[in-house]
Amino acid sequence: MSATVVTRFAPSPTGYLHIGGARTALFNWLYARAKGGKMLLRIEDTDRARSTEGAILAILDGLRWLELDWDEEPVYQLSRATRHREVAEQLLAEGKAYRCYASAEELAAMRERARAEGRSPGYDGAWRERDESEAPEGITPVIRFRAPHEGDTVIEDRVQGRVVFPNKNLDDLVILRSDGTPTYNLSVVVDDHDMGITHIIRGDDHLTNATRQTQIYKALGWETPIFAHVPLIHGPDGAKLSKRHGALGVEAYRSMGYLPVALRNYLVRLGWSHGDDEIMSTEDMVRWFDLEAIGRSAARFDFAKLENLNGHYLRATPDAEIMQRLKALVLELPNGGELAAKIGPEGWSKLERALPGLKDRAKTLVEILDNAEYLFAKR
RNA sequence: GCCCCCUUCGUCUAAUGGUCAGGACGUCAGGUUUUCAACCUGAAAACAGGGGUUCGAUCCCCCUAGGGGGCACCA
Repeated sequence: MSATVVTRFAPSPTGYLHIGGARTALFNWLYARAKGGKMLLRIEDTDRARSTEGAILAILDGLRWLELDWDEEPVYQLSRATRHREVAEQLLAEGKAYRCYASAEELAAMRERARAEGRSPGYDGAWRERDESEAPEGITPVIRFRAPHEGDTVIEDRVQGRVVFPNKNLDDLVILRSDGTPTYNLSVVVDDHDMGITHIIRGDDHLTNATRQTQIYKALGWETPIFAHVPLIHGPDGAKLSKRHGALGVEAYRSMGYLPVALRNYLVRLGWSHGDDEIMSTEDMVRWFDLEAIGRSAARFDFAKLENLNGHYLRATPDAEIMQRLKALVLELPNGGELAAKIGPEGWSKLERALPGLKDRAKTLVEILDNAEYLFAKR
């Protein structure tokens, strides 16, 4: 029996769907589709303070615009907190986790000391063996995972290859906070396991998390999924993508007049390639995509290439679809209402007639609109 | 500071223990076009540096440099 591939895209709703997240979603989607599997969606909303309803909507909206569909209902991580706590209690009962009564001040001092001694600024494991009868008054304990301190944790990553982490560099992480809520690394492991995820494809900023998660999987006696940590996207200057580069939400790209096909084609070629193929249909991508061909170095975001691709797809897209997209786009432009009024039904039909010529000249939908300005001019 | 990852034209990348190191975007020069765009043709443009291994290294190993990621009761 061949195991069905189940991937997942698991954004935290603390902002829009940014371009890196979009690529991660695309890779998960492609892999699932390529293997005839499923892609699930999980909203990691356990950070109550930063998660917003608006962000959830923006992310779902962004995925829909990119035409990346998911299977089944999205899972909201927050709703699974009880289950997460149960697993933490189970680990505690089995001696694979322990209560830690260290205060915030103690932890700060500990970090200070570790840094001074040139070690990783992690928890020193003081409560690992200490008896709870020594617990100080007035401290509600957290539950820490009893991580192995000897040997190595090895990740057999489909993109990064074999990555070895010495266990001595990994401390006993908190899995359940003093308020009884689970932390990220526990929730992720429990959810990925319960959701039957077979392949975890995500940004390589999670590579070290993969080691802690692997340790938790082992402690629980669960099979670890296959990991694939893809490099992050950088800005044109090689620095981490930030707002002044392209770390905009996908809706910003929509507003700039890019087509979803073009963005998908651009994104898939960032870090992944198939010989000399540059322009490829979604069917081609699904047919050709595979994890091993993903490169290991970060790629810089290049608007010029995106524009070129967009121009290509603009020319290849039927006029009717372009018209539809233009009409939708107008409404979300800064001066949208004004412009829509100015164009009017008459303007739209003029534009439609002029479209074949306009399409060839433009790189984006916005440019088509700009170049069509003369059609709407009041005499 | 400690741990992990990365390094081929400006950018995205391909390939190979022996190649003129290939393609795409961008750039430049022509062609076509009333103009612009599109399109066509051509050009410049890369193996980070240093040691090895080898008859021979861009490719294998080590070191250095540079870049990135991680080291929370964030995800």
